[in-house]
Amino acid sequence: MTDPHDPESLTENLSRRERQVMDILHRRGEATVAEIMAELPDPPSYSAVRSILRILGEKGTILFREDGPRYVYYAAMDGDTVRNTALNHLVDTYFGGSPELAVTALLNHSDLRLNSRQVARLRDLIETARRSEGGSHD
Amino acid sequence: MTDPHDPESLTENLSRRERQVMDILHRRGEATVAEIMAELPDPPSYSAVRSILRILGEKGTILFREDGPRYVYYAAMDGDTVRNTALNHLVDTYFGGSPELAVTALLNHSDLRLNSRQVARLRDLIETARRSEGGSHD
DNA sequence: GCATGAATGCTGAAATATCAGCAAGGTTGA
DNA sequence: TCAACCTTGCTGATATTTCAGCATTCATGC
Repeated sequence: MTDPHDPESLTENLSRRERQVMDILHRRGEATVAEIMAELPDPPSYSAVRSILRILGEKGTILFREDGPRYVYYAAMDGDTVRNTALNHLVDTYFGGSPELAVTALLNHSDLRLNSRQVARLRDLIETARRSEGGSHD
Repeated sequence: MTDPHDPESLTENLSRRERQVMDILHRRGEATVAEIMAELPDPPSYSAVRSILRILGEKGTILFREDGPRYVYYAAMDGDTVRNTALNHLVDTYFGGSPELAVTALLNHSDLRLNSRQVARLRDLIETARRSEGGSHD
């Protein structure tokens, strides 16, 4: 058994359907059974979706609140942790552990449309990063 | 059945172990059965690993070449496509479809240590992006 | 109140993934 | 040549995932 407290192994130990459901919840923030079912590829029955949600609940991966007569499900992990975990995994797996390469790929991405404000913001971020981190010198 | 030609659905329709194996292959570029087994969490038997590799081969997800007496496995999809698919999925799922937010998160990442050359490179990339894309104006 | 519709709780079956054992072939080094 | 070792090919058992049906509960509207 891998460490049950490691967020990485927590997201790594999901079945295919479970991961698909988690992706939907991360994308939407929260969702009802019907909404999840509608977004699932090759949608299974209502009961099947609920079965997966029950298992995810038992694993502690999701929580739910009541909204009138129905449940609204959402990821148990907070957004920042989720995003950092996902970023770490992506950088490690596809970019040899180099965040710089990942940033470069994102900036080269054809879908990327930066407006002037965003460019300015990125410039600030880079400056801040260079100063505060006191980065290594080439 | 989802579209078997969509790289997204191709990587989405993997079981847990299959995904773990693919992550290893993406990280290492290529690997033998023994190497994969060594990196797998809660390593199963040699035979189990080969069974998963056989299924991945049948799905067309991986290929192999012969290296003397053994096989060396690698992802069938080319690196650029793999990385772009992973980036798209990450941005869509965790950053509301905004590459800018993903870049920001990467730049804020505590592990990020930019040296002056990398900062300069990012500046160039941003300038290029602004000019060539003629981005939207705020 | 009462009917209707939609949701849940529960159960068990079908499909798939996961895994290990064993025979066979090829490589290596003495 | 021969033995030791590592590999693959194949097969079937076990575990987990995936799924649907049914009874029950609850909100809603007439």
